[in-house]
Amino acid sequence: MLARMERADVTIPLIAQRANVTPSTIYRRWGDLQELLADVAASRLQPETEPLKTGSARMDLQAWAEQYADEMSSGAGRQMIRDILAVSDTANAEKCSGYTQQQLRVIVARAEEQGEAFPTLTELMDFVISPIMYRILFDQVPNSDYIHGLISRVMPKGAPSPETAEATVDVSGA
Amino acid sequence: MLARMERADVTIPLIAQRANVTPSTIYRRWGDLQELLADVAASRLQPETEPLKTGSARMDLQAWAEQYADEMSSGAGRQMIRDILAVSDTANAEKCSGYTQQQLRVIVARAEEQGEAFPTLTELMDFVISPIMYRILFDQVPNSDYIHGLISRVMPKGAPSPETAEATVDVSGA
DNA sequence: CAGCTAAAAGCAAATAATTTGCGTTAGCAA
DNA sequence: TTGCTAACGCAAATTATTTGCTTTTAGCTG
Repeated sequence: MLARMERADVTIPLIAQRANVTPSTIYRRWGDLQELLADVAASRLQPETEPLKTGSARMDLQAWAEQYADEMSSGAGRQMIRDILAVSDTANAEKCSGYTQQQLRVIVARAEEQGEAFPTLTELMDFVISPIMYRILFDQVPNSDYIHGLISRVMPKGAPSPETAEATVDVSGA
Repeated sequence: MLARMERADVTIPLIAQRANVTPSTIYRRWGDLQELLADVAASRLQPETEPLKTGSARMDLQAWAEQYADEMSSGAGRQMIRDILAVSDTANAEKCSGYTQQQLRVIVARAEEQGEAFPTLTELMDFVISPIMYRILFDQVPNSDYIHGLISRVMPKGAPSPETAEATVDVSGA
């Protein structure tokens, strides 16, 4: 697998050999290594499953965002993002953002179905996804507490927090 | 100037020629073109002046953020960001984020001096800079209204908005 | 200042990647 | 079947990259 190789050692002639084609075939289709890697990365970032259902939309969001941050801040994840951003064609970057929105829309829809107060898709992109991605790209990788803080802050006032709900259960259970 | 060339036409042998050195000198210092371009981009992103003083810290922020977004979303700006993110070494990306924080700290300090209620540096990075950068990288470029909205949202409750201040002036002037 | 040393640069040959022209093939429509 | 087109293979030409060795340079030391 190409994935386990050092990135500097991946070359078009090498890829051509593994694919049993001539290098010129690849050069003609993609132009250069970066465009090929960008396409590969974008296809690998396509989500295969819907966000897990945990109980409340808020908890779905918390779990999903943590997994998102983990995947994106791993060595392989960061590399894929860089590959996508490295080329001047923005199609793959937009595709990548589209995948994220698609996932979040599912969670937003669940909240709506259940009448749960919830942020809009735009708010989630701006105040949860964007800070996570910025930190991954320019700063230190975000941890679980940080993500929790982002979500707390973007939740509409008066929306029940997981802690509140838990406390309620505790009281009724006692 | 290399800046006016098509990016695909910039090569190390070419740069070497303009610099009157041998290509091997550049290869030995930087390894490859991407690392060189990343270093160049980072040095060009270093701000030369402090944020403009307009009257209130909030207006300083608004003006500065708009200029930041303009510069970063221009063709040259996006290219520099991509160059910085393309290499696996994160030093330049962190430097770039550091420049931004340094500029914002100046504005935050002004607010504090004047007792103006103001967001923290972290809040500005998370809820103003990050969304702007995410949109530049993955989405459509942010416009002035969008930035204004981000700033309105991050301002502490009760902080006077520019509109309020203006209205006050109008009333007293009438 | 002369001489020493280490780091950086030049030079050129060897290797590797990229581009390109041309011939071949595969799929498809008339 | 024939003709068309798009994609591919092949190989030569070009260009970029790596490397060993030599030369220069800058900073010191005696």
